[in-house]
Amino acid sequence: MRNKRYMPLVRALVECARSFEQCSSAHVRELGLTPAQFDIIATLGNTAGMSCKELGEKTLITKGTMTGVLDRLQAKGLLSRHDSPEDGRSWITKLTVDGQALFEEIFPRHLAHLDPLFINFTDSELDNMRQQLCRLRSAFEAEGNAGSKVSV
Amino acid sequence: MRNKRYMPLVRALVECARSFEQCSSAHVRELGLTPAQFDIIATLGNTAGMSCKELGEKTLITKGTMTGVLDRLQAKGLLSRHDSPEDGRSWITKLTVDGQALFEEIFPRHLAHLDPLFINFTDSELDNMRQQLCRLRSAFEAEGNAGSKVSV
DNA sequence: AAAATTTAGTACTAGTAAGAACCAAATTAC
DNA sequence: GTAATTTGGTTCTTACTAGTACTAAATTTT
Repeated sequence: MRNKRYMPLVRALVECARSFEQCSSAHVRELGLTPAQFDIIATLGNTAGMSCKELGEKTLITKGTMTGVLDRLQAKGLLSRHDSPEDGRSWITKLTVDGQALFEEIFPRHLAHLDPLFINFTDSELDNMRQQLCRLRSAFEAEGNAGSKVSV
Repeated sequence: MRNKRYMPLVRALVECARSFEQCSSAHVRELGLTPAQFDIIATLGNTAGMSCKELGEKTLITKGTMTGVLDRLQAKGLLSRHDSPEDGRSWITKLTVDGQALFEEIFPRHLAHLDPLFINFTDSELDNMRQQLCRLRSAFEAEGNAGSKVSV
């Protein structure tokens, strides 16, 4: 495993992402939410609500998990579900007054917690990294979805 | 969230790592193991065995989870636990003959599955990315562990 | 318009993640 | 050398992930 030329990068990638999620989610838990729950609150904050499907696309939480996460948020009184006027299978999920209030309280605090992580990076450094990560990801997606279609 | 200068990078990082893990773990599951189980098998392969603690450090699986993962591998007959001669609290965990055979069968196949993901990247490109990710990770670790100690 | 297919969301399974409490062996303190 | 603390591993709880199967509404087909 370690003798492959790409393994050091893979390890750095996975550890870096994990380290960020650790940083972020430890703080989120202090605020009383799980990472997935925070993700939903942050996505629904300042919106008129949206469907499960839309939530799933924006948060990367799969639909099987979504039901449970929404259930728990609803049980906490932070979120409500309403019939969709357009689609009888679908719900409009939105924050309650309490949910919106919680969003307004903890969201800025969370950003304030993340800000200092990046103070030593310039905008262009961040953007360079982003571009490279996107290129890498494209390679993963191309191979993941197709058999051996490498050069899209 | 999206208006912060670092959010596009964070999103790219998390999605890239997730995309890789998706690629890797989908294939691992086809081979009949979960990602965590494969991680253990890959770590123990071609070794004389090691303690839970050591396994935890190499695989990033926490000790609470470790017990269950090892239990399931043991139940499959792939792994055995032996008293440690030096430490009465500790076990030496090692692959059985079956476990080692499985390792030798699926490990190269898994690498063969990963190889094509990286064919469009040169060694120096991979190394550049690795360095940047390490720098980023250092920033996360510094902040995660200390209060606001940024320039370690 | 009825039949076939797709799609949104839920239910259920096995396994993993993170954290707290716990036990016993090992180390350190005194 | 006994007491206090640390450490390796297990257990337990809550929540999340991935995948499959399922229900019912929507869309497409014909």
